[in-house]
Amino acid sequence: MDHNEQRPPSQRAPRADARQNRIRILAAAHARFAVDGLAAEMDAIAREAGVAVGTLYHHFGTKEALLEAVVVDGLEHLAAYMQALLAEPDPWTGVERLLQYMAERQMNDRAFGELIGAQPTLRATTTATKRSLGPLIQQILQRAQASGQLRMDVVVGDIPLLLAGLSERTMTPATCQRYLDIVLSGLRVKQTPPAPSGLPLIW
Amino acid sequence: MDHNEQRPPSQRAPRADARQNRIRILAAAHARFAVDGLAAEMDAIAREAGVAVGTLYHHFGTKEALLEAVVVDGLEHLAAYMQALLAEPDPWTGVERLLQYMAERQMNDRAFGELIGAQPTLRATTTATKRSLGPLIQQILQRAQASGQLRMDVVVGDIPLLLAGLSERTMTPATCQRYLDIVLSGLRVKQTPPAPSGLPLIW
DNA sequence: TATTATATTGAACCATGGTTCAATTTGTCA
DNA sequence: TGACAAATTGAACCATGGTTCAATATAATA
Repeated sequence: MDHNEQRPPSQRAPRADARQNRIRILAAAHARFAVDGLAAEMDAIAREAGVAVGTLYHHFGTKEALLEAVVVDGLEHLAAYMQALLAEPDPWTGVERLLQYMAERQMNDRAFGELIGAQPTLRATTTATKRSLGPLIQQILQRAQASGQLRMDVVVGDIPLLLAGLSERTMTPATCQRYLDIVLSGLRVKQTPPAPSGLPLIW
Repeated sequence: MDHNEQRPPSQRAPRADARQNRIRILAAAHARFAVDGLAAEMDAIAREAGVAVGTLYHHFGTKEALLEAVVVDGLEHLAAYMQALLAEPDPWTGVERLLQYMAERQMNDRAFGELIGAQPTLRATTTATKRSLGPLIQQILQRAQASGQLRMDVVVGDIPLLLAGLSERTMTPATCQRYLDIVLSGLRVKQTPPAPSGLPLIW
């Protein structure tokens, strides 16, 4: 509060051990959140990272912040995958793959599943995720709608809802498959307009 | 442990105030569980019932037992409604109404929604519910399958999963309707076999 | 190597919420 | 109306789990 403590936005390079620990913590947190969901305990994460709890709080100020760091960390992969889906020749395939991917992700990462469902909890994290992924999902959906394959009334927010059933439970691959099958079938526009072959489909 | 404490299965009639309180508690518990879900606090229930916490534990030994009492309490209505659905002329209507009813119930009663989803938690309550409702749901489904309207691969356990998205969130009636629409559409068998009119449909 | 800012430690703190139980009140019945 | 079992009370107990912080250790730099 005295001297000339004008911190130029970037301080000093973090210490080597600190950098290592940060990585270890993120890995451990990811693992524990995946298995235990949002209920994962800070002590457990610390133990798995080979570090004391205090260190978690030194790096990330709070449990929620740690969670957010983990989530944001994995966000790029997700975004990249969705970007790729936009390049799919068949728009409907994009929708299929999108749901399949989210489903798989939910099965492997409990916290992920719990996050995309809940609305008001953990404002920050949820917001960050939705901000980042929402527009991409929207494009995927719109493309499939424009091609007449996806119900016109579906909106981005429907996707997490429809996938909620896959969270927090153990289910056989068969059950999971059937679930996706049903939802996808429900999302798809029913009768492809009886198009007597020979005429252009849309106009 | 001494004297002749052979309790003939029925003891003595419960006291009048106790009977009143039991009712008040059940009502309060129902209300709080509906609003706060399984996280409803015993103190809050007691307060709402105009009673001390200890009384809750006198009547029901534990929070889980209280929850179960509340659930079992409402089970008859549910069972009765489902029974009625079996009398529906059109089997598919039975499925529609079943989902609609469960959905509505989930929207109005948070604990209900949380219960039908979770698998290993609260073994007793969950078991009781499923024991009682499972067979009925199964009949409704089988009837619709026999009539060729419902996907043949659907099993009882799929229904809670498919409805999970409606739990723990606030959603507009429109969204809820769309959700049900999608799921029901996904459950329904696609093309009614193109049956050139004049021939019997099934054989 | 001496110095110091940066990191780490983990026991202790605290809030939450289910549960207990000795003291007290109250319904019931002779 | 006594007398006693049944019922109620609510403060205290306890476990859980996130968070703090003074003491300590360590990497970086001169």
